[in-house]
Amino acid sequence: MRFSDRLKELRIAKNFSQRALAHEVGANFTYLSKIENEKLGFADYPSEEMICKLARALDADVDELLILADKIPTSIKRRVRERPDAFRKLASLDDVTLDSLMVQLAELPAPRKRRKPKPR
Amino acid sequence: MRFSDRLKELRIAKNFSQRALAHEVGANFTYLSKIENEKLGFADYPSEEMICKLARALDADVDELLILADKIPTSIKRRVRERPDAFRKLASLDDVTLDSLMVQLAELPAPRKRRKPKPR
DNA sequence: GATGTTGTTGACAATCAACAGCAAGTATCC
DNA sequence: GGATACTTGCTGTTGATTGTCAACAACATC
Repeated sequence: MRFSDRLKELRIAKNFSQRALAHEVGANFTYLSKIENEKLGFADYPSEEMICKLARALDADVDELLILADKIPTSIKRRVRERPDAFRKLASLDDVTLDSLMVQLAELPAPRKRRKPKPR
Repeated sequence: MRFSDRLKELRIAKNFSQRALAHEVGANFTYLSKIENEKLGFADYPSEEMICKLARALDADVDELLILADKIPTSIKRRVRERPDAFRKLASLDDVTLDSLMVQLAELPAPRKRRKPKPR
């Protein structure tokens, strides 16, 4: 599914007109139309900030929209910055190894709380 | 270590003058000077594209420089786009769990092609 | 001590991406 | 046949990134 279609879907589901949604996120309704029709002159997708605003206004999953827009979810960004070496390692894993990690994590008893971010 | 210092270090190690390196990456030498002295008017670091060019010209590790510049390494970006769900899960892990995964991965012989070993 | 090389810094210009906003259209539905 | 919602081409604005120019300091070498 494409970003444009998903956005429209979410908007319709909320019974928002383009104008109403545009007002919610402080954007121009013609800009939203261009997004939904993939008629943005330059980029393929709106900015990350705009996507976040749209997600909030639509009660949608920010990360899902970011991924559809070929951007890196902010939650992942933050964690990669905190633990760059770990994620470089994880990114180097092949699909099979990654899958086995997923299985293993799914079997983990209780989701523990994350540690405090390292100090400065 | 800061990005600016690392860049200078790499440049000196290659016996490049700022002017020579600037020519290699198609940039202006005064701009490089500003980067090395953290005198960029707005941003703290140059663009991702510029960092990639610098890394290539210096035979350096792109990802290392990107991390120093507080950006997401391209290798990680690519993998996150390929396996967004896996990385969303991984990003939600706390430091302790992440550490234990690292230990486990360090014990793995090589990127394997056979069957996964039984967990625990 | 003139000259050449390198680096530093400030002020300003150029470029481009993101978005605004208008205007004139289409489509639909009542 | 309004009223409403959407589309689209065009132009404009703003901010971030980089280019360009000019002046200057530090230093080596001749």
